[in-house]
Amino acid sequence: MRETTLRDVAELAGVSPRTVSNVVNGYAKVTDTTRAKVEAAIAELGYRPNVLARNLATGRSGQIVVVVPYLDTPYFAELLQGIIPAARKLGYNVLVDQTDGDRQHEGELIGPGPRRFLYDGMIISPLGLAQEDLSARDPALPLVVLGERVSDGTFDHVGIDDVAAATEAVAHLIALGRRRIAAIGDQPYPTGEAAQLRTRGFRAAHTAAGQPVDESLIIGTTRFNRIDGATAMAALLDRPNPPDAVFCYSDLVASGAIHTILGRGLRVPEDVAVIGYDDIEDGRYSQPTISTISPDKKAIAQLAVDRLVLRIAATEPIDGVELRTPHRLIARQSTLGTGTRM
Amino acid sequence: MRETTLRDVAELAGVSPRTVSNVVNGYAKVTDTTRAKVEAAIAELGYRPNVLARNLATGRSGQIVVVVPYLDTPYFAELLQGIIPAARKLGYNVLVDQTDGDRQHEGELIGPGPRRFLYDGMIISPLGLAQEDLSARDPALPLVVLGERVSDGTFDHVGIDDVAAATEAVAHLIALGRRRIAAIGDQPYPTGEAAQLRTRGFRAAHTAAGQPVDESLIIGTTRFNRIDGATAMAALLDRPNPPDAVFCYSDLVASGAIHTILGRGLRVPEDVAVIGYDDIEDGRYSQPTISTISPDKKAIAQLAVDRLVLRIAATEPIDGVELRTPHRLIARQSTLGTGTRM
DNA sequence: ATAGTCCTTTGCAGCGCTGCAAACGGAATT
DNA sequence: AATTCCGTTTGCAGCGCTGCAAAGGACTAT
Repeated sequence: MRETTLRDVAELAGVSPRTVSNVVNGYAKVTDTTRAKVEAAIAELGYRPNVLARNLATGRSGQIVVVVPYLDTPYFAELLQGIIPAARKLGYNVLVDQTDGDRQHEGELIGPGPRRFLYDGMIISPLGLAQEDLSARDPALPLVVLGERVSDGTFDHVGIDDVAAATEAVAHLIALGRRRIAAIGDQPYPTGEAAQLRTRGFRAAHTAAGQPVDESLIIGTTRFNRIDGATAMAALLDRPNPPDAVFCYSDLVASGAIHTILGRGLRVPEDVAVIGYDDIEDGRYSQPTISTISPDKKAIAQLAVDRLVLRIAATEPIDGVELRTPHRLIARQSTLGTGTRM
Repeated sequence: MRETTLRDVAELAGVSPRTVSNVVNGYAKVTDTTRAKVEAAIAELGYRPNVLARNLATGRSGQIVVVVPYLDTPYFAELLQGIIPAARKLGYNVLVDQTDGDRQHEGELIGPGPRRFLYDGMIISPLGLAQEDLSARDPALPLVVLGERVSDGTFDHVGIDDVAAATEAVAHLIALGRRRIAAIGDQPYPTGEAAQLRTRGFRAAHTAAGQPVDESLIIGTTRFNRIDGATAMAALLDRPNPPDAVFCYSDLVASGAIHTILGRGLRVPEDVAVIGYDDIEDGRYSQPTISTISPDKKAIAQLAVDRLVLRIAATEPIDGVELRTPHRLIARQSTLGTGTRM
């Protein structure tokens, strides 16, 4: 049995296919009587528009793609959780892609290619991609970039003020009286811009407090996973003069660091205070709960989608803008200690 | 500037559009010389096939949709991480949908509707959906169901043997000498089949060990999140005769339960041993690390995709099958204690 | 040299919808 | 009663590709 088409409905309703299309899309002016007739026919035949045909006719897919490095990273999962409904509400479906942070893979996605027809726009959280890759992309692709990557003027960028946030986090540690503060997660190379901004905040907080920065306490990691935090922390604790606080560039890193600290029989925060970044759900339930910088993920998701849809709808190029979303410091047990001891 | 089409390439190469199509798709027999000419033309013009047009012509979208209740639940995120590359490898793109476990939302997705044209098949992990909803779905939709939901013969089901796995988990607690064992996560209503299977395993393990089952220790929760575990555990500990072990129906529940236990100044596993389910990454880094039932997620993902693609390609109905994937018990600190004390 | 065979290439039609602009019909105006 | 006007409805063409079956060409066999 063939799927019913616009033409079938038109025939039954005694109008032209074009009118049925108008009714289906809510287009133009259609008299109530005509609309009623058409709707009755649609209901009777159980008609549903063929999106594939519509896509071809309009040249748009009604889909956007969200590209993240890792899907099982809670931060991205939580972000996606916000993006999908926001897009759906505006009539877009969401394709999801993960790149494993691979530069080539990311490059293929933003470049030209057959898949390009499948989405009208892209929200990407690049990891391996350098600035020039972004600029060399398919210029017709509406693009919104998440995370720290300054716009070159042809796409939008949505994110929190990383320097300010990092500064707050470290200032919090200093305010608690910590003096040997380590940073875990620096990435002193071109694609590590996000990390570098946090490092800048780390320095700024020291400067603001009149404290010297011990450069040897800035530890680089290639990723922001638990294992990275665990490993880096182990190295720090092996030193003759270990830190009394750590600023971790993600909550996962913080989680890994805490794991190592506790595993050595030391206490958090008494021996080493730990603060993370991202405010993932884990941090609210781990033992101890993790102090963190909490970006407003819902706001990021909504803003990114709104902005992307705006770009898609635009008939001529829009200048790229930097969009800042709010964040706040949330102090929990990993810096304050348990409530009972406070 | 117009996008180059098959026709443009054909013209430049001096062949028919159909031949270009054959080259692009690797169809039929094409002589090496022809192929070379066409490929040269493709390269020169930077041609990329228009997937939208292909979709309309073939009536297939080349997309599958994966429907999960929650994306920020680590288990689903990890699963998706396996599904996407597996599908990609077979030439399918993955749409992602989350339903918040809402029955109506899930029902809309598997029913008829315009979006239906957007995917050739669906992998769904239903939560709110009852058996009859699944049976009442669009019969033309190739479907693979994850989690515990016995197939009605028109779709496939992929998952581990929940009863056996739950039995193992509880047997592990019993083997450690625990006698007052609680279960957190039962859902004694139609849509709670997965939970009920675990409860069945809980009972089976007691029976096998010749232990009585204290029904009052089986605690129901509406979801499998941390907060559910935390709340249920608090209620258990408030009792005059609290349990000395808990079998939690997810690692998140276990995490929440541990949070509560430690928050009361009790020890895990000395005072209360805890075992979870799912083997999410958190459990390997939390303090203490969480003993758990580890399903082979990669196997589930691969099997689900393979099976779905098979269904999509099939010209006539395939009988639904039950596909069991492996699982194993992983004992960690939450039942064994820290290595030093062992 | 001619017919037969087989493999490559082609032409046609159409997937189901929408953009565009013209046609239509009824109401308002003169 | 004839004309103008305006909002609704329509017809046409085509988005770019593929399925199908037939045409074409090269080669083999007789």
